[in-house]
Amino acid sequence: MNVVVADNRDQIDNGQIGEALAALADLTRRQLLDQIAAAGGATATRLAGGMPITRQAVVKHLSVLTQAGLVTAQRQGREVRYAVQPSRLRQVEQWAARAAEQWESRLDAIKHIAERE
Amino acid sequence: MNVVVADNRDQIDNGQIGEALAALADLTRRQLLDQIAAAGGATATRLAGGMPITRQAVVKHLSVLTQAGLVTAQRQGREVRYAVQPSRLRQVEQWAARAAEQWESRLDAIKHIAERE
DNA sequence: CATATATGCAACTAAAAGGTTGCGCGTAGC
DNA sequence: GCTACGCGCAACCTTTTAGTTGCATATATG
Repeated sequence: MNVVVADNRDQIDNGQIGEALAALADLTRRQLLDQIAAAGGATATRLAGGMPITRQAVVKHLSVLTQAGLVTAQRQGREVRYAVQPSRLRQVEQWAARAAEQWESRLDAIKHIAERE
Repeated sequence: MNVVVADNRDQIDNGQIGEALAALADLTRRQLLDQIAAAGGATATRLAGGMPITRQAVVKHLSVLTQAGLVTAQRQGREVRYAVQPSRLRQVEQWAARAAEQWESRLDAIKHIAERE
């Protein structure tokens, strides 16, 4: 049956999934994540330099991303460096995989019942 | 290097990913998807019966989900039956997987550079 | 020390999102 | 043919969200 046994540490609750999905739903935030990942970490001021929005707007986005667990913030002197957090994205991936499996097996079951007639 | 070769049909553009993620971000919509999947298809009126919101609100959610490609609508006489669309959810899963891989390999590269000092 | 740079906090605005009510219309079914 | 049921459309309300501006605070650095 090819079952993948997942670790309990990978479990994520409904509220956290909602936060992560909402954070990822915004195009600007996805672009920020790309930039941070590509640069291997960045500050709000730096990120704002490459976008058509103010630093304050970027800061708000970063706070949403931090709350969602998709980035971490670390203070270094007078600046705050943000880094991407792949584990949370992996949890989103697994949530989607599990849901898709459920949908598929349910549809398969329905189809088999229909064929039996 | 264990590369997974994906089919082009699985590709999804940035706009569609945004729509799908936004659709999935709402708790009520995730619950609706659960209900539809579990019942193997359902109508707006039926779904509204099991939730503390009006049929109209449910209809709006279903239209968002349809637009995002997560459900399909099919008219049967005077009622409209909605069914889940696992393929779109799989595309979300793969999008997350690809992004996570990028993030991880970038962080790995940074770490190796740091260790070389 | 003085200045420049990066962040933090608060108030405000405009648009989008989730939800409601009311009503008109097609389709089943007795 | 009449009635009931499910659906579609439109107007309206309220809260959230993305963004702005203005100012205060902390830390480098010449």
